[in-house]
Amino acid sequence: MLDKTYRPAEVEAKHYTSWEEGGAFGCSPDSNRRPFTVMMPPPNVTGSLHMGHALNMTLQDVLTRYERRRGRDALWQPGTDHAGIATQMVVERQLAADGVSRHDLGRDAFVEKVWEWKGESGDTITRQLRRLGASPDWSRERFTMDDGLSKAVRKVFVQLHKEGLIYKDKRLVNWDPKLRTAISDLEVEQKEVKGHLWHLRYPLADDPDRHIVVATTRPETMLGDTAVAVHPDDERHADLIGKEVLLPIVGRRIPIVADEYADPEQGSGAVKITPAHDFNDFEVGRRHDLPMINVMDDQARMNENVPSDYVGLDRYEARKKVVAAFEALDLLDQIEDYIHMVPYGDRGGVPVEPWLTDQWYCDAKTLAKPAIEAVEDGRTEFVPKNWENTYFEWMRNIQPWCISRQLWWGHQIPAWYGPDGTVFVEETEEAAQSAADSHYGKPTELTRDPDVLDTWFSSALWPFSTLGWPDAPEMVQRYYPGDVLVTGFDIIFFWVARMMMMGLHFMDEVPFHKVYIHALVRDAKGQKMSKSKGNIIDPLELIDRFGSDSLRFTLISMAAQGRDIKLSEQRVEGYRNFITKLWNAARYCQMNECVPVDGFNPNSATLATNRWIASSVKQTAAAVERALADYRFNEAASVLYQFAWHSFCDWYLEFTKPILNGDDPEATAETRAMTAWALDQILLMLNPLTPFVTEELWRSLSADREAELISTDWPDYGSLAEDKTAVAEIDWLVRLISQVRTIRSEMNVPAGAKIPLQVKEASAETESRLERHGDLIKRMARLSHLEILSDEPPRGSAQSVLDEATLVLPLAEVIDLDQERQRLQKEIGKLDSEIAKIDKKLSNEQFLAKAPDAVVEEQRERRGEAVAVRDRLAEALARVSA
RNA sequence: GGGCGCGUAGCUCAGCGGGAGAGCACUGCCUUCACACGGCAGGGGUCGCUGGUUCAAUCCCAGCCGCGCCCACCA
Repeated sequence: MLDKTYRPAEVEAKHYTSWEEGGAFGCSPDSNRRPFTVMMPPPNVTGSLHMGHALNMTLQDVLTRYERRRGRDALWQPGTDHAGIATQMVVERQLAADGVSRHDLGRDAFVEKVWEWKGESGDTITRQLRRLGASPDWSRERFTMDDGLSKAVRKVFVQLHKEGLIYKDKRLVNWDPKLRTAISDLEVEQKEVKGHLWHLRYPLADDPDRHIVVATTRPETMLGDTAVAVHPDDERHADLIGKEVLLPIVGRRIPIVADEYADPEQGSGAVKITPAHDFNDFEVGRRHDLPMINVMDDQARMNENVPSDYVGLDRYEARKKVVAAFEALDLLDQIEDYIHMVPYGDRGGVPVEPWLTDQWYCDAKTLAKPAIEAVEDGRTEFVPKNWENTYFEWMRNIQPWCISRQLWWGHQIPAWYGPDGTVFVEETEEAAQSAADSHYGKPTELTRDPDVLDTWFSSALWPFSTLGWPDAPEMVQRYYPGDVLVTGFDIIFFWVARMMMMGLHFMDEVPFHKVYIHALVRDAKGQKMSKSKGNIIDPLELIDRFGSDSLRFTLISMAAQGRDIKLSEQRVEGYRNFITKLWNAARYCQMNECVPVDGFNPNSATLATNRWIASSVKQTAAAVERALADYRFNEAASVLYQFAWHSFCDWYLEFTKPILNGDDPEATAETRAMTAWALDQILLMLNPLTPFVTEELWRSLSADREAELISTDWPDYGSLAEDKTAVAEIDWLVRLISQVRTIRSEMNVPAGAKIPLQVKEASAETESRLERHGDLIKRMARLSHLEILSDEPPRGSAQSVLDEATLVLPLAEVIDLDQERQRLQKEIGKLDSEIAKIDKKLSNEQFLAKAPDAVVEEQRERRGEAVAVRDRLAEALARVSA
């Protein structure tokens, strides 16, 4: 016998182990089943499970479990990401606690330390994924720095380099002075900062009394100015073009150039040009062949290219000093308060510095072209579709991708330099060495490029590198491309776009046919969860308290397309109650000996109630299948919730209680079998969403089942009969019972009081139904007896109306007539306004002419019903009032 | 500045051309032998505003108001 409540902690681990050890998650490359591939977005290896993962993984798990049970050979490919900067920072922080820096250790020892850390904490996230019930093929787990994946990275790098799509270039890059590495455009966040706009006067070199005013938010960069620009059409400065100013403090003569970049509307119309520290100025500098003077070092301190008393100053100290100097020279025109956007590194947390360095770049523009086309012609489709705009927008304006990072943790770039700087890009050191030897004609010592690749470079290869590419062609052949990628919108650029580029370039085919973009999980107030706000909801904690299934079902229910999820604990609690309800329904079935009957055919049922529940299963299954095909997870959850709780528990189990306790052995047997069958269908359909509780019930209810639910086929509901007559009949029954209950409740009939129900103006159909379900109605509506009335009902009756009959409850003893009058009046009022609305429609000639006949007919019918009901209620009101 | 999205019951949100829905919260009744993590019943909404298309608009279109997010930035 099942316990009174479901205790998830006790069964989750048991089933998970059994599934995993039994090989239920494994793909079957040798089978003849059609593959279904989902590539898991690899979480950071040193991370832990947050709510975003929980949602993302749950959705993938639902799809995987569903398709697996529908007969597909499912490969959900798991793994973890080395997360270059993030992981390096964690380890550096740990070292810092002991007062050690990575430079103290040296590169090799440091990387060794990171591997150690990975060994210690690397399984945290995968353990947590197991607790969530995720069912990827763990035997195929990969790590982005595995030998195989590293080999793929080197091969891709070398090939792209040979094709000219990876190259080294000296240009401005976003430099994080805290982490001392280049970062890509995507890793820069613009933040609004209150600052100042300083207006500086630059005296003309040959006419020191004349000045030109330039404005800047960053005065310290003036030490690197190499020009002042004005707009070529700006008459105010026309005579100055070609002249020079004498750069204060520095004493350098720099030209005034004409360039359309200068906006005549802004300030004085003149702008200072610092080509080595500003992206726009860099372009101006290129156009006018200006010198580029780098005035900072890798920590954003002023370098030796500035006057000696500035050397070594931090950029903000230098700023103060520059401003003070201008003030002292009386060259400070004015200072404005100014709110502007400042670029910050998303990891380092300090403003990035545009800095002139040599970096490796990937020609994203060329790679993007086929990736754009693939989405345009639908080979890859985004769900919801509007994310395609976001994708296109970015891809069409894509900039060269800076792929080198000055870090130690990651894939070291496979490039070696000869003594004269000649670069040899090869997959191995040996290959580079022999290339160098033949280049120089003698054995030559090489030094390897110290940089590592952007973490996203290896992630971009994930859809094929994890399959064993460039080896294992049969795996690639079978499981590439993937069916669907499930991910959040925040990594469309970082990851999705780059997988598209790399997949198309190297596999000649898109990496996945669908990209399902889900929402962000926020806290109950709609705020982004963050450590600093302290509003993080820990999925593990929720699993501990409510069970994995409750959390999963909550996330699925809230995963509507196009809106962020506001997660509250209350919600999880509510769905935990649903799990308990399901548990208790199963317990009830068990107590009533409703056990699955081998070979039971639901189509063979004879009782209306049984035919109805079977029909409802069919409808529910169809809705669930449709919802999942469209990635409408919330719809699937809602349909199942509704069916399991309201149709099955609230009505079906109540309807069938008298039968189970009755003395008709055939009816009892049929109902038991049907009850067990219907419960099984609920378990079968709910299983991909809530695998643990359904598995536990599946096993508990029938000990001799050979297979676990996880590997039981999804039933074919197509052959299930849908009995419209039975459905109509039970719907009628539900309405009748509800109406009587409403009257009882509103008339304050004491719960214990059994009253008679009289039915007036019953049609033959109604009489027959009353005949068949009389006992049931009496029981569920708590009636003493039930009779069909031919005379006027007695005074003091409460009345209600069913489409084809009037229900009369003679309540002379207990009824409050005033209350009844009020109730009737209100009902009549509602009906009147509905009738008026329909009348207006029906008197509209346009409507009659243009609306489909079915719609018109429907309106007529609805009016007829409303009028009939209204009349009978009015009659009742008159009698009550008399 | 460009793009995307959202404004529907007290809260969180489904629905998206022809009768306003769910969960939670709330009110009343019920400890009925599966379940009080329960049952039954109920209250509560000019579906942001203004126009337009349509016989018909919460649903389609335009504008406006309010709120988010993303991208790019003018010194």
